[in-house]
Amino acid sequence: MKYTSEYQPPTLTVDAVVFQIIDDKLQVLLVRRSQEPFKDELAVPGGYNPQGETTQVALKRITLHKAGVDIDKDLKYIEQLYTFDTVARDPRGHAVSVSYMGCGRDIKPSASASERPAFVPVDELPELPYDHADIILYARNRLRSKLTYTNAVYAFLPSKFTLTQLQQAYETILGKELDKRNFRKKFLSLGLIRETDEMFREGAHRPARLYEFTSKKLASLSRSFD
Amino acid sequence: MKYTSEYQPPTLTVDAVVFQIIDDKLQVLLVRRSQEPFKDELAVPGGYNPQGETTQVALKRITLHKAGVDIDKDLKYIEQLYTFDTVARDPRGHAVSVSYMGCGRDIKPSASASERPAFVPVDELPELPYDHADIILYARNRLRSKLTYTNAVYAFLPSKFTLTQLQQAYETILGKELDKRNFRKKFLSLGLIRETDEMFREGAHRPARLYEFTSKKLASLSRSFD
DNA sequence: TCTACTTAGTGTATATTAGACACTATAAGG
DNA sequence: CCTTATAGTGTCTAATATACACTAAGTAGA
Repeated sequence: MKYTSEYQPPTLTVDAVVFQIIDDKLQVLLVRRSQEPFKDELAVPGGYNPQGETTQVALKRITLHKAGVDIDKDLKYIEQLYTFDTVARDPRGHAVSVSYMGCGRDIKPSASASERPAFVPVDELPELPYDHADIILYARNRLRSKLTYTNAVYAFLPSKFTLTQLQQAYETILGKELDKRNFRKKFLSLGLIRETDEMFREGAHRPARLYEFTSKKLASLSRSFD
Repeated sequence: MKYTSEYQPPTLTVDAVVFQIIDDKLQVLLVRRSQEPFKDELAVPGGYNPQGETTQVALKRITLHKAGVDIDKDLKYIEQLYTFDTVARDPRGHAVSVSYMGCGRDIKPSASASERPAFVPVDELPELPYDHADIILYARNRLRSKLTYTNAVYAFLPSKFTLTQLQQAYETILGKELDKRNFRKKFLSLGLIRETDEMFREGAHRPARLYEFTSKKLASLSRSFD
């Protein structure tokens, strides 16, 4: 295969799986497609990546334009997930999808979006076109494991938060309940967060202390094989 | 961005980081490039991925043709690593590289390869073109962490092996020495391997029992956050 | 003002896992 | 049979994980 005029690359697309927690549910950003194929169906926001544009730049352009979400402002964590490229995944022909996962909080897609964005609970997804269900599943699994060995939860929380909020974020994403005392003991021992002198008051009960992350850089906290 | 004739995708390439252990060193497959750019320099095998061919198929074609390594026969483990796409990585223009990592044992590149393949210890790499040094580093890190939470070592071992060989594979890849008793205790407790009734005899000393993996499917063995 | 309600916050005992550490067993070869 | 080389094994201690239930501190309403 030479790099000559005969060489024709496949279509390159990018797709964004954007998570946030709403109503104690992990929800994913979907758009209603404005064009064929799958016009008017819900799908993960994505689009074409042309020559000269990196996938990150294309992703920012596409999520902003189609879904009204600004990656740099709205997301607190983003990572490349996987490149999906089974020839059959697109009915129009061979299209390679470089997919990303992003996480944030209080994301409100702007009204100027071209494809009517909405957040949908990951456990209540409709049928999705292409291999978007696979991509979301892949992202969920990645997210789950990220929480277990990094401090990536920070992306889902406000800058100051209570330990209960922290625990609820874990429970929502991992999909199981955790013991309050053990969770606190362990998380505090990691040294990733520190208490502030502020309290969170809400409702007719004792107020909760607010904590903050010592760093918002992704940090590893795993115990390894050896 | 519409899907019309104006749309021009970037060049798509695939690259393969192939590891094996030789002489107790982790070594990586390199080829001497037959064409510009970087003609005659050592590089990771890679090439163009045309329309209609999945990256896996392109990878197989390219490693076989250029490096004389058959992915299906020579490698016991392969996974997609990452898609590198900084615009500046290729001097000819925007090229996206979907990179893969593969591992095997006793890989002997066939003489019919077009680009004179050779295995080079990862700690003795020459200057490499493109971002190939980054790609190899990324692959090494991924491999290291894979060993800590999966049974991926099997790719580096013969089907029957001694515990000493198993430990040496770990030591080589992790780059540190492990305690013999603790290593054996822990690995045996995972239930991933079983003893055979065969012994490995070599040299003037006590023979070693041979073990085999109970499964060669990739299995997880991590302890999680919760 | 006191009572009920709701969430915050805390400690201990047990089980499991990790890590440090040194000697005996078994073969070949001279 | 003695030397040499690698195989193979167990115990003690430290660290971590897990199970588990009560008190503290605020609000709201009687």
